Amino acid sequence: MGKNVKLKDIARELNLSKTTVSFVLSGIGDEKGISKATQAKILDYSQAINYRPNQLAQSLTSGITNTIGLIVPSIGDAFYAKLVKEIEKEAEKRGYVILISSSERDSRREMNLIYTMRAKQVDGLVIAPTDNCKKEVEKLLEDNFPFVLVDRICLELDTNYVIIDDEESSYKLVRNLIDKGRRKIAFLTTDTKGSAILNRAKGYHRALEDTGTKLDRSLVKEVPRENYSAYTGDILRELFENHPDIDGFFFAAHYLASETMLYMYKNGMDISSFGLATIHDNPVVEALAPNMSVAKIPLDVMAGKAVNILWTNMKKKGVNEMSGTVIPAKIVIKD
Amino acid sequence: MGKNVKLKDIARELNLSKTTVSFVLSGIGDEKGISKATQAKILDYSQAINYRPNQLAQSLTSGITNTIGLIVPSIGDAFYAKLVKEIEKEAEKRGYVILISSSERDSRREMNLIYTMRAKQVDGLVIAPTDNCKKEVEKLLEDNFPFVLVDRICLELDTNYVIIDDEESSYKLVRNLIDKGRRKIAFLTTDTKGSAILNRAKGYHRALEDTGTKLDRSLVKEVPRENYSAYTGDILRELFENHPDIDGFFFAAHYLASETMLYMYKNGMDISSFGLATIHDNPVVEALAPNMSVAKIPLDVMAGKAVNILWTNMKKKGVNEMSGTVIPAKIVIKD
DNA sequence: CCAACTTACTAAACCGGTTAACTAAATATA
DNA sequence: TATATTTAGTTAACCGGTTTAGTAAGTTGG
Repeated sequence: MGKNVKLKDIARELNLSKTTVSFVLSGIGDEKGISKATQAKILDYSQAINYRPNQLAQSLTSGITNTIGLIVPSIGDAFYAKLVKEIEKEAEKRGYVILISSSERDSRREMNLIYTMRAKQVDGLVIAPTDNCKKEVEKLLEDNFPFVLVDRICLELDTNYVIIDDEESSYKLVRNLIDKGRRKIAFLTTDTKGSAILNRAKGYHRALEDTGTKLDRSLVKEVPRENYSAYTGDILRELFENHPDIDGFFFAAHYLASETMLYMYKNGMDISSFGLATIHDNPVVEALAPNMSVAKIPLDVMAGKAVNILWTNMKKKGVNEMSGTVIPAKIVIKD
Repeated sequence: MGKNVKLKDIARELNLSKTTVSFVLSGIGDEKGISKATQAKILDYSQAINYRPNQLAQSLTSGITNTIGLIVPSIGDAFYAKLVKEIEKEAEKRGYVILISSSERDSRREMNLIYTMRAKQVDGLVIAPTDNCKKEVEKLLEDNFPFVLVDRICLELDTNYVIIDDEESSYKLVRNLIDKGRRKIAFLTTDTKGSAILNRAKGYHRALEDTGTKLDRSLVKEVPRENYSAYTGDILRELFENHPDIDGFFFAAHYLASETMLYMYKNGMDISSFGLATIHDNPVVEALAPNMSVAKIPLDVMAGKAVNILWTNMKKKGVNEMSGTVIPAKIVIKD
């Protein structure tokens, strides 16, 4: 790589001072009273040698890196990949670039990532937090560092966040199944204890209560989040054995829905005979279960709001007023 | 945010010089002859006030940011999301963090991204290049900047790269279909002209030639990459109308395979009656077409090799010997 | 008892930019 | 003609670390 040209080199070459060159290249040449002739000379030469300012040096003085840190549970997951894409898009609009990492749902890792990113002086953080996020997020609050949580929140803490109305959406979906005459609705959820999952369970419970349907705990199954694919088969088999008359399913997550659809498809079951509903879907669900009602998480809206909140927080360096935003999921009822 | 503690603050507080503090915190206290007592004092105090060195400043002097730039066509795409995940994993092993951006298959954007990332002083770049990558990649070569291409290469340029054996894999897949007695094998590809796509077409052609099968141009369909989903239906309809006796398909990309499977499934066609093969698959293909042969792209291997090549390139700052690696896709034949 | 050597640090330059404060020369004003 | 103002720059400090070269005080050897 070698000889990257610096401001000093340009200055020496043109018999000018670093200051003059810096003024011109920063676009404040007129303002600083640099003659048109000199400006042209500087611009031409910089162009010719393909000068590229070192942003590290610039950031060191300005205190701004134009970089946002983004931490998600797993970038390999199609859902988070879409979220990342939208956040990248929004960030780019405002001139930010994204430093990304996966927490792998491990709060220790999450803490380290936050540390690393802050060391790299990111201007702000967007985090889809782990279940045990309290400690590291608390530190961000203490330091009054700009950040916003997305998709899930950190219980007990007053932070910026953008999430969907998990409980309400779940309520509506389950309520709809019951209203359509379904009586034995199984609930597949995960063993994680994040805010989103907990609220989805609440929605399920409330819909049962409101309709006077008795909660049958044996219809509620917690699939281990790690390696869920390996467990779903056995869990479903057991479920169908104990309850051959199940007539509906509510899924707390898209991957549980698709796993179940695959199971039914492979076992020759009639998917269309069930009342089905899920929080967010995926291509497999769309393909196999046109009759699945869905609460679609509007990732573009979520990303837009999140980056916006973060942006205002980064601008006013003063006190942070926390802004919690709950956006409605897009409910699509199918029959 | 406010009062980030600096080296100077620690030095003042402990009545020591910046130098001493820096030595100790860099772990070279012994080497530099700083007394144990002083070292302990510095370490304790830094810990207590939660000192966090500013990596911008460190990088400015060292010339190293421990950051890798990663540019993919689209991070929202499940395939690239997986690739990103693997690259992140490999990078992390070596202490690197990832700056990510999507080129959106636009070489202008790609050029700007490369510029931005170099301005931010990334130590190296991993790029899944656009079809028109020549200009920007040439500049990287000129500047002897460390980078490696993945998934696709830049035609006519001698660079580092890691790709799969597109032609050979395609050949094997198509050859297998023919050997199993398929005679009218349609080829669905895209209108893009990247290296991967071109080589997959070559494989298809060569398999036909070697088996004395006549190439029927009307069996080859280029689906527009942008908004492919909107076009596939019409293209397939036309294909089946003109060739009711099609008995096989070879897909140049997983999304073409899944779109076609969805079409067949929705139209009640018997998927199992066709001979099917694709380069890489996805969950929908797996679900609907257990009889589809696949050349799986080993993203973990690809990422591992790529980061490794990049890493050695970043270490030896000298001349770059370009290392092109072609890894075999994992061929899975199904019936 | 003085030179030589250790020990335990420090001053200042540097990385590559930005910026506040200053100046020399040219022109305008009184 | 002497002074004020404008024009077109420059000097040097700074951002927050690292690093080279150096030094003061204490210890050892002859």
